[in-house]
Amino acid sequence: MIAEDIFQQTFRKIGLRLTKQRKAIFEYLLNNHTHPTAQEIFSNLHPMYPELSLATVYNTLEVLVENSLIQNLGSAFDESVHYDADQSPHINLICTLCHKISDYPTESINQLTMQIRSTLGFRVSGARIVYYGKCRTCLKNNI
Amino acid sequence: MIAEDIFQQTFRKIGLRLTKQRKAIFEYLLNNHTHPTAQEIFSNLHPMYPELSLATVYNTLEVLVENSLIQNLGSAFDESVHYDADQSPHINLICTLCHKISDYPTESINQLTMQIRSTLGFRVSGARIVYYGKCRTCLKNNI
DNA sequence: ATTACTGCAAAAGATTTGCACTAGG
DNA sequence: CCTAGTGCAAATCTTTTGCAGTAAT
Repeated sequence: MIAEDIFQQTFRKIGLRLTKQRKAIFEYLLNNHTHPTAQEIFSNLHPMYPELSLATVYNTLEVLVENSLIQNLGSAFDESVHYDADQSPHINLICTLCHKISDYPTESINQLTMQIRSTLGFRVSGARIVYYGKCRTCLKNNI
Repeated sequence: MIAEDIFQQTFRKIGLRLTKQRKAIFEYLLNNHTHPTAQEIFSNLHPMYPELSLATVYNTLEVLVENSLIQNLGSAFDESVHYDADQSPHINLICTLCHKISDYPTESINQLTMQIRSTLGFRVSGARIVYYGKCRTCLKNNI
């Protein structure tokens, strides 16, 4: 299968074995842009992979981050670390009424990132930019 | 004392009793821009206030955040939540090597905020902007 | 065949909680 | 006084770790 080859190549390139678990976790992050925590990933995959353990989820996430295949978004609002396969810095908008998280890609961030790099000599490896407030839909519906 | 009155007023306004502990913790955050964790605050205040407990530090920080007197900055990739009394919008730069958090105030944020407001119709009530990577000092020292 | 990876269960840390006691208003 | 706030210790929750067994190459 072609899809298998892509995973194989990606993992082989960085000297990692392609296990069912790693494939499942990485695939999950590629297909879901919900910024899940380790626990959420585990809960979602467990029905399909009953043999998967939470410790493996943590191990795998660490390995994927180390090899820059995914991003660690840190824990901004709850006490858990969130992960994302989307590597480009983008804005998360959290609506405090409907609790939906939406993404907002914009050029401004690249400018800001470059500014930080050049002005401060800080080597940026990631960013979490979260705005919270009330989304257009909730405002319109006067919730 | 005048200074006492300011604390009294601030706390009374939001219906909180001014205890020695709360005053000490809030004062500590106002005077130190080191973005400390609960543990760090406790360790620093304990010699002067031997009766202070870690649980009270956690309680107090929660109360102060709820009443918007301080900010919860999330973790600095070191498994602990950091706090800051600086309420003005600014960027936090977290070094993943030394775990220090530094501030970077810039006009760009106001532009970004306005852009989100006008383009998306999102009514912004707050923001947390965190960049992480390697700081100049750690890069220089080749840690 | 090797040995990197996994699952499990126990450990380690950070934070929260229940409750009797204390002190601020 | 009255009750919000505190200290303590136990509980909880997230993440890490040690080790024997399993599976990828």
